[in-house]
Amino acid sequence: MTVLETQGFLPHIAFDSVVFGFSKGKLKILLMEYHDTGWLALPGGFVGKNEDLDEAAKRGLKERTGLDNIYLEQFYTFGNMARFRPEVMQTILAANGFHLDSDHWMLDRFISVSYFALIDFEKVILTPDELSDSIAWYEIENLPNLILDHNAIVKKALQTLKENLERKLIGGNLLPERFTMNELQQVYEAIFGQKLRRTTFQRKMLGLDILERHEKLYTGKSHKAPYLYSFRKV
Amino acid sequence: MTVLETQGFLPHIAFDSVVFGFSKGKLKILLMEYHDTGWLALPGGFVGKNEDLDEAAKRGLKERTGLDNIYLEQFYTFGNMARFRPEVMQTILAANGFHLDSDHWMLDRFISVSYFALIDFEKVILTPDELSDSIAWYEIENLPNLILDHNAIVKKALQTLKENLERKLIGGNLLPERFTMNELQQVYEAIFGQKLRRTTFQRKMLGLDILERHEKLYTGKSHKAPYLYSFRKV
DNA sequence: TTATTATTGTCTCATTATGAGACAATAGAT
DNA sequence: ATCTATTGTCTCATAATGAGACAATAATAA
Repeated sequence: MTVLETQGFLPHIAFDSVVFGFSKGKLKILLMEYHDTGWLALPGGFVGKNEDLDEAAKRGLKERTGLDNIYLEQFYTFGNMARFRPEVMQTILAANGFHLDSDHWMLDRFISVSYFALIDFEKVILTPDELSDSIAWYEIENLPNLILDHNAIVKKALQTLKENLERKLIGGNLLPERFTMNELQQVYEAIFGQKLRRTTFQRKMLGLDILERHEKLYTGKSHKAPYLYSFRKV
Repeated sequence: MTVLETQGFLPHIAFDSVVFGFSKGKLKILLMEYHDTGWLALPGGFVGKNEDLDEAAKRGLKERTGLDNIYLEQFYTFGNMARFRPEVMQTILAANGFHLDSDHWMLDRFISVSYFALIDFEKVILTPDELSDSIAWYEIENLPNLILDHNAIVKKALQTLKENLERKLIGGNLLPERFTMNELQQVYEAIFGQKLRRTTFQRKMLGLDILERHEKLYTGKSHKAPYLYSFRKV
């Protein structure tokens, strides 16, 4: 049964997720590419008639990334009329061989409840949905054009992430369990979009008393080996 | 034409507003009391089929408070199954003489896109809606039980307000155009829920270079008269 | 083995921000 | 003229941050 045949979703309500990952010093997000059209969009979906809104977002992420227990935060609901462009969805569906009546629920107006997720880049197993050719990582600094208002959604997600980063100390969710101080600093720099002072950053992070120091990491480079750290549990 | 006869709203989508005002040193919000039931709820409404989500929230506020140009911020969308309790709305409507079929759109599941507003307490002209006996101010520190998850909505609104207060300097929206430093401090204290140091607060506010100093305010009290301030435009 | 290089962890010192209070100025009451 | 409560501005101690110095060290080159 395809999503189109299902009668089990709430009309007019969708969710979209801005999934952040960090790799090679760059902040990236996941984008789907729809069949034939080449159009890019945020991963998202619909809400089951008997499903919690948050559960729907978690389910969607699990389907695309294979991950459970993701750091996930709802940040805004987009509901302007300007985002109602039924021809966009119609084109995407037509490229998949579906030709719907114009009163079909999927061609109706939708509001998008939007979430952002922070995940460990290395752990993801990407899986496209039935309408997409691919799902892949794109650098946040150099995003292509996305369908509808998805560029604005990403912009707001990044803004929210910036504002929350220090207060909530969530940056570590983008790294593996153990990481070096330099890696953590790179995450902060990528999100804030600016260089930070090494010694000040180290002093502040250690002073927060949230990091646990482990063994050194010998990378084979000819210089002093950095310690590995993890975030203190509870 | 009552809201019940209207076919012009999106199903499943509502908005609710936490309207903050400040008076006599206390932070307060607006609550509606439904006919007969005595039940209390946040002011809210539905979204027109051709209406922007934000516009719907503004329209609702205009109807209840008479105010335009309100500081209004969307902060969260509540969409758990637990908030789907059709008997609540049915009881409210029954108390107003409406007896709807159980498949009526108003008895369906709703998600609530929630906003908070900051307004000048003195400027409001309160107007109940067609299902309510009254709309009135209630102290945030001593709220009664509200229907559904509205207590949780208020809690989240207050939390968001706290988190945004310093970064966005929005506290002045709760005061009239001109105010004393002491009044501004009381607003901050009411929102943070704790006393602040007078001299430090004054120094910080003046140091931000966002206040304009005007004439003194002579209240008739036997002590030095404070200056009036306003927020610098642009 | 020893010198070299790049990076790390920690220290110092200057600058800025904040906490806590002192104190003179002053509007009205006594 | 004196008193009281509050305001605006200072001062000084303490804490946080900016900016850099410097020794430690892991691998490489000599």
